[in-house]
Amino acid sequence: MTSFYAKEDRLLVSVDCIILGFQDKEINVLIVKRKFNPLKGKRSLMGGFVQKHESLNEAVARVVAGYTGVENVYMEQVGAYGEVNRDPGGRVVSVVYYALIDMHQFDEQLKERHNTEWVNIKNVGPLILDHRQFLDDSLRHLRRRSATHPVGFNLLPEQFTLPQLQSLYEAIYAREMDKRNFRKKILEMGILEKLDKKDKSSSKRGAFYYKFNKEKYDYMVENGLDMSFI
Amino acid sequence: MTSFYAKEDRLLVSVDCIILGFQDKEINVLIVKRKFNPLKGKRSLMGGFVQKHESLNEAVARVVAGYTGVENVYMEQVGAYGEVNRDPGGRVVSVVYYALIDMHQFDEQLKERHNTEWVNIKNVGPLILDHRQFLDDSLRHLRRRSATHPVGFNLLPEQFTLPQLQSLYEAIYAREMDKRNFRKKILEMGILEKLDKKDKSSSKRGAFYYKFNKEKYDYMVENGLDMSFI
DNA sequence: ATATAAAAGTGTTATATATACACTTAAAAA
DNA sequence: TTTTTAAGTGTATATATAACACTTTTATAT
Repeated sequence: MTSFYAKEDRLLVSVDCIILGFQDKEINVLIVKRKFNPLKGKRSLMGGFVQKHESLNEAVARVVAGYTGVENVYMEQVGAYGEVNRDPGGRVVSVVYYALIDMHQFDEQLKERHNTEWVNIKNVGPLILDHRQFLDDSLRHLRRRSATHPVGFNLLPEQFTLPQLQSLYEAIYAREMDKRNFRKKILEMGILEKLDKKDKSSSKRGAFYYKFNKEKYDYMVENGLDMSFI
Repeated sequence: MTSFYAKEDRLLVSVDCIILGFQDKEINVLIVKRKFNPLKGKRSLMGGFVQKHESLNEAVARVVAGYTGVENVYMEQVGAYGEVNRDPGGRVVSVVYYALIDMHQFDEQLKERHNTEWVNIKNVGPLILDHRQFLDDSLRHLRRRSATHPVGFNLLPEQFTLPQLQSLYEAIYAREMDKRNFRKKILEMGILEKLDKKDKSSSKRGAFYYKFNKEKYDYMVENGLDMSFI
């Protein structure tokens, strides 16, 4: 069964995960201080080697769950990076993914166990190897993706307000947006469901909660998507 | 040096290449009848295993040059595919690329040697494994990419006419375009250089040759790109 | 020489989309 | 009851995209 390609080289394959969360109008990335050599103690993205019996997606899910406690995470593949000497520890082909999580679901206990911290993406210090490249490419990918797909919702709790949603998009695109135009556009798409409840944590008046209507979105996609977020 | 990750699983890593060419208003993909088992004789994309001493890009360049004779090919990575049982021959993670070549530079002799043929992308029959998926994903990627970057030029000879260029974009997007709007937009961008020569092969009147001005394009990119092709 | 055929080339108008912009409302706190 | 603060709302303008038909060139046929 595995004998056909017996003579070919075999390589280490890793998945590196850019785990992103949104809080206080800022997008944060989870950074870990590496616990093994080479580069032990240095700041790194979450990674792991792909095992024989698991797919790339399964490897990512395993890594993300291990560091955050979040299962069934939303992930996107950014690309494969395969320079010969990209990792001094060996010939490793890395497949990069970003994962979007609702930070409320993050298991805080895992923070100390794994020596991780959330860092504002505007303020990430140096990272090992080509991890800075991975991060930059991921954010670029996220921006492109967010323009046509409702991926941002994965960074929010199930119920959220329009001001929250707007500040999320402002964080993704790193620019301020006009409130009226934003609301007009996002509501016209018809994929948000207004709830009767208000969030009063950020203003006296309170802002109505909304939730994302995935059925409507899927319906639109099936019948010839042409959605443009922001 | 390679001892740090000694205990980790090692996998086969392949590159699969969607080699695309443009001729007679149609986009064609190079298909090969596989010369080895498993699935010997079946229709396949061009692929090869990544060797220890070569990067992913180098592997692609090797494979593409081997099948087409074209060096320094334009390539884009589409993604990594890593389902456990995607290849019955073994656990293979495949990294997919598409390559755009000027079909005039294709070495016809290699066609017989490798048992390859050019097939209109509208008319590709069944392919082995997940290669059909690779092709579909590549074409989707090409369409997205073409909308903002002048990648199409890699499918044309150095000198080409506007009718040729238009039929290329029509083939990429699989829809007809308005001649006047097309010419207006593409010329307004200022990255084409008109030559004094005409191509008389497709009309009595003849169409002026143009060439792509990479310097102008690079200049625009550096000073804040915002290019929208078609 | 003249007519014919066939693709190349050319501008303007209408429509749709994106952007700019300022006041009113709700409700808690003083 | 006044004040404060963020939430919520509509219109006008500018820009981009889409629709549309005739003239020109020149090889070939008559």
